[in-house]
Amino acid sequence: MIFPQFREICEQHCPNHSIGNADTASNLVEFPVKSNCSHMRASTFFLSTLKEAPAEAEVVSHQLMLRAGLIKRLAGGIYTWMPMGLRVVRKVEAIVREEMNRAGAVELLMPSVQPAELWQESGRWQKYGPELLRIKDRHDRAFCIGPTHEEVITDVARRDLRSYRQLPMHFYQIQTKFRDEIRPRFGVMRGREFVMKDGYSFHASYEDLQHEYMKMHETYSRIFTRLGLRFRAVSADTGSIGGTGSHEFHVLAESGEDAIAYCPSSDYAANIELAEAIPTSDRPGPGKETITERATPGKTKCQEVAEYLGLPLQLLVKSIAIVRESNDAGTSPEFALVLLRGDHDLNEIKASRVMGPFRFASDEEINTNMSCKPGYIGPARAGAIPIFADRSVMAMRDFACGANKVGFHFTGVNWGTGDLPDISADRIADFRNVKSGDPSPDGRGILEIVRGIEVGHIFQLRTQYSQMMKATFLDKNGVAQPFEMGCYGIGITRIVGAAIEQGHDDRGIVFPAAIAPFTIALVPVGYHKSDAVRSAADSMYRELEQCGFDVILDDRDERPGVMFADMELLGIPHRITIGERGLKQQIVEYQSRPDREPRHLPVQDAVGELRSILC
RNA sequence: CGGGGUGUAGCGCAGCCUGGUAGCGCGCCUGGUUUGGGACCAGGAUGUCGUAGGUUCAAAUCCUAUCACCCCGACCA
Repeated sequence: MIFPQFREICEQHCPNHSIGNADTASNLVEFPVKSNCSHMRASTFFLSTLKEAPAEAEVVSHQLMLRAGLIKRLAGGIYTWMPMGLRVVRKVEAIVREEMNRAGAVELLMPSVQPAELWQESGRWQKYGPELLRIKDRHDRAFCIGPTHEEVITDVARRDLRSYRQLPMHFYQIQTKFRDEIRPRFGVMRGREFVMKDGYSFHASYEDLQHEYMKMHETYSRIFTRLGLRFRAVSADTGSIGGTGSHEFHVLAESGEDAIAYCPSSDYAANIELAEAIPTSDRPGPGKETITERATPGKTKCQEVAEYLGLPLQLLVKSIAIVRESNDAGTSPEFALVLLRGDHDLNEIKASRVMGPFRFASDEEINTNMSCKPGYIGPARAGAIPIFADRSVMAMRDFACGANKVGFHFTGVNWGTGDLPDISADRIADFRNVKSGDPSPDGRGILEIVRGIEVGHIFQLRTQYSQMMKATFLDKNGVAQPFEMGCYGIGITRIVGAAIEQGHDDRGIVFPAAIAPFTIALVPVGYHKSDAVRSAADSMYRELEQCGFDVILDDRDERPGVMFADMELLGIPHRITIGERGLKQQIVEYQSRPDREPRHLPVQDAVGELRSILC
């Protein structure tokens, strides 16, 4: 039986469908009702644009995504991908999937709810903090919502990979993860729920793992290149694993949460947290000045003190009061000072590597231990307080620091004096972030700092999980060996935000063509008034579709300004405007997204011209 | 966690200080006029003022609690 109304609906909405094959009931399944039509008319798709950005959005990508109706917030850090936004996500996924498959990885899909037992086995049930969302089922059994899938995939491997003959094997999935972030922000870039591609490879040897790692480095570079993003692969070596252990892929953007140190004259690039600050000079000769107490009323920041005393910032020492946490060995919390040069910043990761876990001391603790307020504390005449110092501080002489007396600083302070005895070598280390102008750790130039958004991370896990979870295979000699493992992640949904952060102007989003929700916007002016415009628009639409372009026909009964503004806000890279005025001269207008000046194309060549522009 | 801020129509906001029962812009609906860069005119719909309690003749407004969201967290800017 045929439903005639379907045909009517379809004819109404789909100017280019063929109705011939719908004449028999057997073809009903294939009947091209609206949901089966790939083509898109704005009047029947879903657009929801806003002139003003909701107040919750802080960064430009978040504001634009909300304004363009790509996402809607459901709860903190949790968003619905609206139809237009989903199209972008799907395009990112498609490229990632294609390249992963090309590289020989095999897709699977793991559950997002995972039993606690697996996490207890790997030890992460305890180690993972409150970021891990733990839940219980009706039988009071513990589960978590997976923030990552090492445990599950290792379980898969231990069950199904038994022989070296099955190796190497690389599984990946594109799946929704949940991490209960302390402070979700920036919309989709730091959400709690997000879509990620995560892959895990299993190898019989470390050499083989390294091959796969290199291949993934290349694959990721291909992916981000295809996505049309300006990116940089940076070393994120943790040191504990060594070698080429870990790389992050960052999309370069001003608003990025991470700072990247790179050397323009070599290929060195590293997350600032890991880039070593090379000491520039040795221990200085003896100081020329003697310690002097100077009044610095109300001046608590290095910058203020330096200006007030008329000293360069590099001659100040900042003292950061910290408390070393008690550890498993049973040591009690210890109050200490960490010294940095006035123009340097503390690197918490480097610091905790030297002195273990620590936190910043409260004002109270500072008062208890030093009888002083923050802003005026310092290492000189500080009694028995343990002192740690960045290497660059040890190269200073005749410097200034807090006098441990509210409203006063010392000048002319020197190491190795009665006022400030030398400290032992194990308390001198690299404690600071590198800054622009520092020498590159590879000795081949000067570092510069750029900001980036981490969108990919590749990591050599080695046998960490396979050993913990007893995941082994039999080698050639029939001996059980733990798998060498690698893991490789790409933040699918974060990429959408990052791409917008990198591509936007005062009119809205400027999507890279590869991930724009549509490639071409067809904007007819007077579609509902002029037969000439409508038939020209419909036939061009049909032709463009047949060429395989992702085209949206804006057939809404709106004023041209509204349609132009919406298509620009959405970041559609190419636009064809068809109007009665142009048709009289047999022309249409073509304009690409960032440009402001249209080009005239003859109506009959327009599609051909577009093909040569786009292909 | 600690500190600060904000919750009023779908979105952006005013009203709160000095209690008297809710308003503006955008959007939405109807009719008309418009139609190449977010139109105009006329009419219209929409709120348990985040929630719960309290004070009061009377609470968006004052008090208490609570929830949600946003921002900040070092001798960082």
